[in-house]
Amino acid sequence: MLDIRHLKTLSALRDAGSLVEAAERLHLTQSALSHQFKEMEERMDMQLFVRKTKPVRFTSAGLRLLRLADEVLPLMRSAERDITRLQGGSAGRLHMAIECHSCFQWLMPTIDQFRDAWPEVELDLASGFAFAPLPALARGDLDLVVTSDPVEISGISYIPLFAYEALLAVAKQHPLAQKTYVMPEDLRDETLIIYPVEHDRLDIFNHFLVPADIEPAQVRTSELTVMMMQLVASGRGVCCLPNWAMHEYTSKGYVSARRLGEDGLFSTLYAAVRTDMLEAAFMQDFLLTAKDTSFTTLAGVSAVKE
Amino acid sequence: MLDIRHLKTLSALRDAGSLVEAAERLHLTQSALSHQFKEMEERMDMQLFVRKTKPVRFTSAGLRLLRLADEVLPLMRSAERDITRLQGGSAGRLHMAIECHSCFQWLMPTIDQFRDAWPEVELDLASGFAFAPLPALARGDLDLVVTSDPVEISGISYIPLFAYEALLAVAKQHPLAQKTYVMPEDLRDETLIIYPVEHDRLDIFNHFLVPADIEPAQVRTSELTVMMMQLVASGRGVCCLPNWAMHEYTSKGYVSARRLGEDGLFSTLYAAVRTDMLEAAFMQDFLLTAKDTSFTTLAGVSAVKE
DNA sequence: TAACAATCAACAGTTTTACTCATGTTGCGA
DNA sequence: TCGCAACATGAGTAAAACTGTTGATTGTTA
Repeated sequence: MLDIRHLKTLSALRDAGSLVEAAERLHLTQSALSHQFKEMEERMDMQLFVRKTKPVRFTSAGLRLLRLADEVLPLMRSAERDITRLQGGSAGRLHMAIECHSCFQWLMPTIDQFRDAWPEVELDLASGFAFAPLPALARGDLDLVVTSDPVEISGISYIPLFAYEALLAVAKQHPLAQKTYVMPEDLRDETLIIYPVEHDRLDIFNHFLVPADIEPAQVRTSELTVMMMQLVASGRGVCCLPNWAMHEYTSKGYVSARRLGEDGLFSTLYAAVRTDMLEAAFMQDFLLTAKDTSFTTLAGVSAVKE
Repeated sequence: MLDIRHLKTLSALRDAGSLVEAAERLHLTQSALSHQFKEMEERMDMQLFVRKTKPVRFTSAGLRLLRLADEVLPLMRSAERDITRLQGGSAGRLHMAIECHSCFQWLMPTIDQFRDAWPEVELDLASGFAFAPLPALARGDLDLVVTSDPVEISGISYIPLFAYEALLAVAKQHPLAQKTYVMPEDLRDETLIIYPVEHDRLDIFNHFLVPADIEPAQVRTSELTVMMMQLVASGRGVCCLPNWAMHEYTSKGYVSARRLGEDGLFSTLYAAVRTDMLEAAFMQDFLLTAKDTSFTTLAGVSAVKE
């Protein structure tokens, strides 16, 4: 019934004030517009504007459609712009979300560096995406998700960024600090401090405690890594962090880090991306930058400080 | 480049999951859709979706267009609904604004009555339209404006609602209460209390003080009529109100009302409406109701209570 | 009041678009 | 390897949308 073309001519007519001038702006003949409006008005059985006045005067119906045009046309334009961006590949959108709570500190240098190199790319880091970021990625609401457990979804590719070891932070005078590594049973009487997220999103539950069917005596949460470390240092509990997040505290002798299990608990961080965006130049560059800066930032972080 | 039709098919394709089923839903052949997408993808030189998967999988470009569709299609639908409403005339929109500050009390009964009779009509009273409501009416943002000075604008019709007399409220013991009528000079040493609006929107300035080139000694403002009346009663100033707004106070002997000039200062309240909406049944009814209830409400309000 | 310029409507003719139908191609499971 | 289902392709068609022209209307100027 209605068409973009109609909205465009209507909007042009308002700007121009007369059919002839509107036709010029649209690179059409006056006749074309006359027909177009005639057909439109016949179809909806309504006048859209009064022709006999100097600047044409719109009827209520015409005004309503103009309002529609004002809403719709900008949306169309911006979508078309995004598409041409996607064509060129030199610009685009990169809306990210991170599943892993302690990734900010590692991601920030990457983002800073990337922003300089690709100013045209619209960057965004959605921290509010605590809920299922992978479906959002598949749906197109997000463009990149940093996650440690890749779920097979068609159209989504996982690019490994780097491997890390999950370590247990304990107070220096804590009995566990005497051991070379910690076993699940050792946590049976401990207070475990975690980020306030579901347990099944944490490595220590998924790959350490749950397989051994052990639950810690108590679980408490904290938003901030610093706060966790304070609690650990004062003997109020233990907590599990990636080696690179803990390095800052162990190197100052603030807490001790211990391996989880005899062989350690290793995991890999992935960037999840829609497969067809992998080709985009800026995406390639972002992934390289990410791997690169992670290498640099984490260099010298030894697995366990004795 | 882009068309509503494209957005509709794209959206249908998402819902259906395959070209054949999408075609069924749209009452088209599979071939038609295939052509449509081929043409679209050629034009923007991009894949929009991957065909080989069970539910088709959209590329980033396809997802971007789907987002556009989700934004645009509801807008289109609601506009089309509004248009068909305008055709029928039995339903529609009636967004009002009042220029006259003391009209609420008079308009409310009208609105209540109208709402019962025309539940389908979307009623709104925009009190925030202190700024230029008449252009907003011409632009289509409003549908009816109550005003006392009709400005000639093409496409706008003014329907007189009722005439009223502007009176001056003075304290009962005020010297002016002794006079039968008040002249402009009498206000030279008075404090005039007005609503907080520009002076040129007030009858007493436009048609009384300014022609005589008189300014009151002081002007102070108040939002509320009751407050004004309190100030007047306690001899803190005088104020000008329409007879029907003042009646409540004079009939209780709270203040005295005096005529402005020997012949009185009369004015008419108009409803400003876009001319083409005058035909709409609900508009006709609203105007009749307005005149009617104003007649009823204001009946028995004599011009000046001696 | 006649001549004019500007705007719009209407007609005829042409190109473009958006389909359908018939047929060809491809991927996939038995 | 067959057959099936989903999609692609090509040819043909009816309607659409546009152009050019002509004539009517309106407002402007002499």
